[in-house]
Amino acid sequence: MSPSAASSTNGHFAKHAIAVDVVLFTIQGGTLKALLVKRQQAPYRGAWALPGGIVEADESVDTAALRELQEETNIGNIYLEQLYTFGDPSRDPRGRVITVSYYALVNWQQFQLKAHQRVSEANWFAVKRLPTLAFDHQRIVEYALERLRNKINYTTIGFQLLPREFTLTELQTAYEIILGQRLDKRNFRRKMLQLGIMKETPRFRANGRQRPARLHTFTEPKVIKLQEKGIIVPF
Amino acid sequence: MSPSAASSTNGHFAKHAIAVDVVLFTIQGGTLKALLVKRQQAPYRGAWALPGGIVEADESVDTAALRELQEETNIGNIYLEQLYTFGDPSRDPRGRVITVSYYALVNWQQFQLKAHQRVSEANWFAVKRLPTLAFDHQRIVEYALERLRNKINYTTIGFQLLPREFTLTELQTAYEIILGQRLDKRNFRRKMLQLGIMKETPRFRANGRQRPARLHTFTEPKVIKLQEKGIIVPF
DNA sequence: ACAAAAGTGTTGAGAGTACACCCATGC
DNA sequence: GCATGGGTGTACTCTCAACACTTTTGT
Repeated sequence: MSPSAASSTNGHFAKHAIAVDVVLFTIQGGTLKALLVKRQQAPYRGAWALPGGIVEADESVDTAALRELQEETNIGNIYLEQLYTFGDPSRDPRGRVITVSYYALVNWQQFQLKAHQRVSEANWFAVKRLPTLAFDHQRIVEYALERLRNKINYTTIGFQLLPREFTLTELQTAYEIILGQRLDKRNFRRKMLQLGIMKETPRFRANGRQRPARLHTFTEPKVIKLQEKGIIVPF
Repeated sequence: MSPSAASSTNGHFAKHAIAVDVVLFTIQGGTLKALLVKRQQAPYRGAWALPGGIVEADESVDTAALRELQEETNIGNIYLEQLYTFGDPSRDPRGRVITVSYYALVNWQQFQLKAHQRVSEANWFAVKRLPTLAFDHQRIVEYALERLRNKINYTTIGFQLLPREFTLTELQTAYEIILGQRLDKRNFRRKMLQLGIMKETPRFRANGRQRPARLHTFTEPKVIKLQEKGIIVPF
């Protein structure tokens, strides 16, 4: 049978709902966190779940994910990438809900929860210590984490977690948190600088009572794929 | 809004259809080919399209893809992987059809089109010279090709295109076809054998009027991820 | 002066890459 | 005996990985 052909021959436009679910990552206080919202309705009422919702009839799935993300946050221009589509008919007890999952990365400093969201209980949780999640959301988070860990090795998505100007130590710390391992400072810096994707600014950040660190900025217009082997060969 | 929550509060189980589309690759006659079927209904009646169809109410999306694949082929146990979900509301002129795309790999020798499929016009086309495709299927094929080219570098999916026993030249040729470039014979063989994922058989294949080639078999139970850098560093 | 993080080079090991000839068979 | 693809080893280059001390600031 050819794709999408059934609708003209029978009543196959069925009672499905298409949802999107977004795993929004950030780094705060030295740990990788994900945003969760507390469900107001059954099923799983009161349980924590990924932000998301139903795709409207006239919007694309990608747009729906973006919209859900902006309903939770104030910032636009967030890095958002489709992950995987979960289509097990029993994943939602109410009926057939197919969900297209996404993950997104934000920089903690420029992030603010919208006022109404604070009321409706949205919260950040350390990815390593998540509460029990509604539906199959645990699995979605695991999948997102795996993708993030892979992709940080051959793309520049890691920069999405940092402010516009950052120190090399902040960059390294972000990589260490995501990969879950320490990296050698000299090797890391050499490799990053060799890539030619960031430049020094004339500014420094005075962090405390130590030597101030040089601020750098990312020079690429957007996330790019590196032809290199990767920052590290993990796992 | 919490995920999938809308259905219990309003009539959001809307008139969507969920389809699956499968890019089935094989190697034949020194070129990479994809299976296409000729559409019997409008829209795009008579145009070539990817095999696929509507997801039934009680089956998972992955199962639907597998079912569509088995409707076209006789063999089970085909490598099948989800690609991407295309959810633009205007991608199907009849209405809202969201498609979850997959790609699959089969070995040409053990492949047979089912009898009824030959009647309904299914055909292999060289990926480099595809006809004009229905819907956004051109884009799906491009996406599948990109994924295949990436993934052959750090997994063992390439073996899915070969018979159970194969010569090293056949393996190399498969890699060359997919990557679109020649590889060094000695380096390729050394690298492949170092991986420790295949073993010699006592058998040889007498190909024509040359020295017969040693047959090898893949020893891993399924497709695995290699911790290595890849067979080649392309692009 | 001392505590704390910033910043900086070199060396050895291993992987990647380039490269050319003999071997076994069928005709 | 010759045409054809099968099969093999080495040298060079480059990247990766390991490793420790000096610098700059605030207190």
